[in-house]
Amino acid sequence: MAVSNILESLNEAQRDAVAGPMGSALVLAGAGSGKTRVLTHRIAWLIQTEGVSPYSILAVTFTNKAAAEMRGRIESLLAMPIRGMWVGTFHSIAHRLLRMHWQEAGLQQNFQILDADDQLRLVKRVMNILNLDEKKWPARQAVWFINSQKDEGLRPKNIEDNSDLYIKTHLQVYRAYEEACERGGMVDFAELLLRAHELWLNNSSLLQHYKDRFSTLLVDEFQDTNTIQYAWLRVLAGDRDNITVVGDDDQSIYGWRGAKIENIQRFTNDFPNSRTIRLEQNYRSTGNILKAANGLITQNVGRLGKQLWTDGNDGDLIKLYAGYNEIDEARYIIECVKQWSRDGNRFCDSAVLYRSNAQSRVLEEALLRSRLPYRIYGGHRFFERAEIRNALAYMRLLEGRDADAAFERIVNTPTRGIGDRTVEEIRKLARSKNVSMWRAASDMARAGLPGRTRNAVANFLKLINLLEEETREADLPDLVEIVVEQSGLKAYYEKERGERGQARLENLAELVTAARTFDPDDEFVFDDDAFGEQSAEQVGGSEPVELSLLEQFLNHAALEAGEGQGDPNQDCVQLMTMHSAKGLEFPLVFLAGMEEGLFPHRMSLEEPGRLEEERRLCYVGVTRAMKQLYLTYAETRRMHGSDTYNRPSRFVSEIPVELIQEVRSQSLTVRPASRSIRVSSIGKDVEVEGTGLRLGQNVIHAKFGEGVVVNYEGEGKQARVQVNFVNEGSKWLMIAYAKLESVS
DNA sequence: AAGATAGTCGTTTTT
DNA sequence: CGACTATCTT
Repeated sequence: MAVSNILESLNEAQRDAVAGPMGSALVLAGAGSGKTRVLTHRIAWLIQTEGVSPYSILAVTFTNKAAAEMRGRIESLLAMPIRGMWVGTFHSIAHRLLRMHWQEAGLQQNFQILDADDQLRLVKRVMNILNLDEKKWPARQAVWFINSQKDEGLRPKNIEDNSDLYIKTHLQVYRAYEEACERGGMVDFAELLLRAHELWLNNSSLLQHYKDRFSTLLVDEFQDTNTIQYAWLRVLAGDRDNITVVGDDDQSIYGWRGAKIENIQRFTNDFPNSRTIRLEQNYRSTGNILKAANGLITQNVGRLGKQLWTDGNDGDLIKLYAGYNEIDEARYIIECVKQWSRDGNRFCDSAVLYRSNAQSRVLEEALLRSRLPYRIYGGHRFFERAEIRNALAYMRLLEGRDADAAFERIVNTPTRGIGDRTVEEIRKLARSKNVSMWRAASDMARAGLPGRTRNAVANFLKLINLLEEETREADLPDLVEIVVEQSGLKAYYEKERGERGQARLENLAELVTAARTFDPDDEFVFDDDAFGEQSAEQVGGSEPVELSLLEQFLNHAALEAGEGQGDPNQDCVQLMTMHSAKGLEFPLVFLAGMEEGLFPHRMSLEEPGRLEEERRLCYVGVTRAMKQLYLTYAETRRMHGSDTYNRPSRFVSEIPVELIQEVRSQSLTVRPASRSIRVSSIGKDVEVEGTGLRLGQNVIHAKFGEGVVVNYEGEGKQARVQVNFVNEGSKWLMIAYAKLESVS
């Protein structure tokens, strides 16, 4: 392909980013401004024009999908496969480094990756051993603590326990958990990154090798990097000053997972010679949608500052619909989708986005009733489903009997008479003799158990051995099939009545297909050549590791949750959270549940920083829309079993009012007289029924002092108001008890 | 040990 | 309301 073709069809800013000189660059790419385009074209440009060897390029993304897409697009740009380039997620790259240099990293040769679920289980077990009351110390919180520390690059020894009980306790768990991981050769997601970072810090020759090799670094979605990811990049980049990062501070929505927008600022400090390029021309949305997005996001302070624009049409106004309740809201959305379809459009070009997964149910029921095809993204992805994880656990045990996590998972799944008591016994014996549970169980099957359970345990051991026997000659898909059949999982789920069991069986069948289509060569999108491997090994001196196909498949399952399962090509309405919609676009978009308390979520109201993140999330949602955008909310919403009355989201009123058109239902449905709220009145003068309080009312509380009523929910005795106190921040108070005094 | 019933609690989740 | 756990019953 000719040089000019790489730059053709790019605008000036994009061209500047793509064809700029070597050296570091920060590309601030607004939504829909051609971020991925710039990244892929830049790489193609470097290879073709600057003579950069693909072998010296490292490109990092956050999702496997993005990595695969990037490679594909570069290859089609250059019209040839590119060998030697590393393209992958932070996690998969770290994983690969650790596999290659397991010794230097201080890992066991066949270390296993713990996914979120494995990790939680392990932490629970550890906390149990530490005799911590599960009520007082929820395991989820401990997991969160551990991961946050790791995201910050902190080991237990780096953390001061400053006699705070919360930290002290969690630190204790962290230590014990780390020890358990060490013993069992297990590595969680955060650990992959942390280890990879330490690997380089503790190994200057190894680091030097990779610094020599990867002279050109590129990072996608840079605003989502956390501390350890940035530190890792920073070390690799060294002072060579040739790293290009692409991101959008306005789309940073993973702060709660440790992502640091500040990394953008830090980047410009650490690489003072870097160029900053802004991509502000949007090719996705209509003018009105962009104006709405801009209006919204300018409410945030401390932005790096971008204004999206388009040379296209203004398009339609943004529609705002007030549903009587969430069912009416869903009904209205479906009506619009039907009309959309009647107008000759495809279902898959429409998407309903919401803040939290719980909202999908009502929508799903409504879609089901009206027989519209739909697909819900999110919730549990393929490899995270219980039935899949069970099947995988059998395979893991076939691969190595010492996999305790797998052993525990399936020793009594399906139920075979080995209860909690027995498992506890096995665990105790294993710990005291410092052997795996498999070994302990083998010993106990010989002696030391009541007849019935001894039989059960012996049968389980026999089953696994038999499975190995029968799968020895089988290829991967056959192996999976045999496991699913003979383990009893199939029969077990056949007995489960209802659609659920049916779905599980289908998933297990799908697992066989996944095994059939699994290609280990796709596994690392890195596509290295032999020379690269060899020289890397020479530096470190690790033994080359040959993983069996099954092991590779199991790693694949841990690292790739199964994004592309199902048929994405089917023509159906797309349902997902706004988080999972990031990076996607749809001609027709609904943002459902635009209500205070839901969106912005009430948990995010207390801190201004978190509220801003909610606003960015809304910005992401709005900018998904290409042609038409609907905002909907429900005046009454049944949540957790009781009715709530939320006022429309502040985000609605932050969109310039002239861009919004209030719509009514197209069909005449009987609905109770609604206290319809005009756009102009949103946020003002809404009375909290039967209390004499208004939203916006100033109040005084005996203990918390002065404040403003900002929200309410429930009714009668249950009614609660949210008050933003001048000194105490925001609190929810029961009206019945709070004794609020109104002031004017 | 397994199945049934009674509490509990309630964001987002790239890997 | 409904998913997930803890506790009770057979």
